[in-house]
Amino acid sequence: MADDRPIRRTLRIAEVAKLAGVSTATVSRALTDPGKLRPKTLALVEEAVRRTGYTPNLAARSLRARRSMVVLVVVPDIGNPFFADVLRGVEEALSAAGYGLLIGNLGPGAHKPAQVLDIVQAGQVDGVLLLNGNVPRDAERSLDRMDVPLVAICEAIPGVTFPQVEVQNREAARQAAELLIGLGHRRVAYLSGPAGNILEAERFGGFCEGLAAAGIAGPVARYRGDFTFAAGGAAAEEFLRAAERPTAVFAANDEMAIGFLKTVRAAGIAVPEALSIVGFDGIAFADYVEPMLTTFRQPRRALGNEGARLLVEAMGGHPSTARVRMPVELLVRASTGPLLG
Amino acid sequence: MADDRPIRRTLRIAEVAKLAGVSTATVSRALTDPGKLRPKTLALVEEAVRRTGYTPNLAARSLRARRSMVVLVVVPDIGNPFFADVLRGVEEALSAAGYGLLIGNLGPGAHKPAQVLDIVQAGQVDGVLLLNGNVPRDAERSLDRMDVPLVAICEAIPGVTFPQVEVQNREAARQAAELLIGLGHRRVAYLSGPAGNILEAERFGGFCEGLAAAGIAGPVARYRGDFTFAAGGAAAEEFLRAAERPTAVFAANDEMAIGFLKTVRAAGIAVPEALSIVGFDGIAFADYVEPMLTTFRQPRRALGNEGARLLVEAMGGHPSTARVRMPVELLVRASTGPLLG
DNA sequence: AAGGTGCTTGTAATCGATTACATCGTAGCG
DNA sequence: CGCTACGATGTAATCGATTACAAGCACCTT
Repeated sequence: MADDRPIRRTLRIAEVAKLAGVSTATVSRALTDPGKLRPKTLALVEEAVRRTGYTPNLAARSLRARRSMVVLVVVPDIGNPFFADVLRGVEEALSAAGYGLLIGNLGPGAHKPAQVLDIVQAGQVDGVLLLNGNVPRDAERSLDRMDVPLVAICEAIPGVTFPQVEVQNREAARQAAELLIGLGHRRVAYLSGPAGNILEAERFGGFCEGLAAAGIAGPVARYRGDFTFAAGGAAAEEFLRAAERPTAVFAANDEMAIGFLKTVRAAGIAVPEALSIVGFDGIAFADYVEPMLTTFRQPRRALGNEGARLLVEAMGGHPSTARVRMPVELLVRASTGPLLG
Repeated sequence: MADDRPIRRTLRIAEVAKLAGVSTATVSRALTDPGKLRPKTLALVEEAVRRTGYTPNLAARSLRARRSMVVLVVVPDIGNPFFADVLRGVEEALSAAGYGLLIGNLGPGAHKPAQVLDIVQAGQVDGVLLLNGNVPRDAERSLDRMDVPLVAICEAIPGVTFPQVEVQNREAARQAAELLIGLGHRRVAYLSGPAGNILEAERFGGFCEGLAAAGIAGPVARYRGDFTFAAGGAAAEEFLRAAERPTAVFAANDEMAIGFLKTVRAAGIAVPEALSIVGFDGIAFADYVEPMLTTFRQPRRALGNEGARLLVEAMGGHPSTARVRMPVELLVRASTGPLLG
């Protein structure tokens, strides 16, 4: 077996120093703080670096400088297009600031959060960005106590001190209720996200408030879901079985709204004539279902950007406890209409 | 200004060693190769680790062991749901093998590839996974020459020696042609991806082959696209303006097919009665447009998994030059139908 | 009983950059 | 002119783990 893999010829700083005729300290300074050097010396080093193609070993740098220029992005599911978009914003802001991003996918496994904590504790990352925490509450608390800068995006976690960036879930959900009521609906249903999810709670709460303001006790049905297409379909089955069906549904996210929409239409329900549907998130596909989905557009990329920006500031020694609440935009489209009959 | 941030009390291996009454070497071995220790000693160390909550400093470990347990995943666009799904598979396989993933988003900027190369050269990662390379050809060549293990997913790059995982693009595209021909179509159009993209070339080539086999010279129109919804819409505009319209369209991916579908339907074209549409990828949303899109399902997650698996093997010292070609599955649905008239 | 073998464990060198501290030179000041 | 102060650069300690090598030990063979 040919085991003669080429030995990695790692170029060390010492060789660059020798070529430039200076000390390693000078090379290091040229790379991390050029202002400290006389222009002439700097030029010497730069020329040597250019000629050798030298790149500093990041592990060594992290070890000594105690910073890795990497942030851990904890995401419940990379495959989800919503988070994918947020990630885009995060990546943009972080890479502009010179940080790399290490992905920590939580997935379904229960052991994962511990892994994530380990990475943090191992001093491998300079900061952590939580995207909508499936992170168990006590883990969040530990993170908060750990001294690594932390920012949460898309979730308002009570009782912690790190900055959070979220959207106006409650206000938007109330607005959804108002929209439906304005169209004459009174028998409305709610299609919820996973129990315990804070966004879900906010949206449900806001929706109920909106209904209450119009003298409606609450939704006539609350379907249990988990933010997936399939959950939307399952909820629709339940809807179809009901003796007296609601005339409108507000779903806690677009995927479920779309799953619901497809199933009820397949069963011959006319949308919006017989049933109005409102989603949440404003994912790209909401524009391509038929009828086009009425929904709330979240500034996904901006959320990611803003969160990353706050984190970069915090890592730079300017921590804040800001709770940024970004606006969402109601997009009234063809899946909602006046109550007929 | 309160600058009394808590000093990170990093627990060193020496302290664990002292607590356990052994040497640092023993602690290290307990953590990286427990089989080397006597069960009794191992237990001693484990107890000390447990009590202190010690986690090794990864920077130090990388520096000395010359491996970071991190792989760089180069992706053209994290926001794209197709890649998001592939990433899910990648993440799964990598984290199972104990590797973390560092995201290198290429995005539109031209300077990015160099950044990516730097990361690799800095010895920060143990391997590189290329998802459908926007990576310029010469950069790919450099990567190939660098001695870090490399695997490409979703793209067949000619002239390089690293393993590649792709799907049977050519065969599938030929099958698309056969499907349409079998339904009686002869005036067919092709909606293409970005010029220079290898998948695109494969799909176009296969499609033409399929047509040629039935004695058809080629598509009557070739719309230029870039894999986005918007490109599909633009192509549809062009389609609508044509004097003699094609009766079927094969799009190089689902997003474009869906964009196309929406625009033509809005213009009153009946699908599939007046126009058949075939997509490629089998993204989740293809199931939720109306009519449901006929498309080829790519095993996205499996692609990611397989690529990651090959990479892990290569990093473990078992390089291969495999070119895995995974099958795609034709899903015939409601967006295609027999030619009428 | 002496020597060999193999398994555990310890000692200390090492990975490659950063940076505290020392040194040197020069300009500025009285 | 001599002294100080400061800016530029060099020397070497340091970050915290891994691991080559050595040493210790128990057991087995002849």
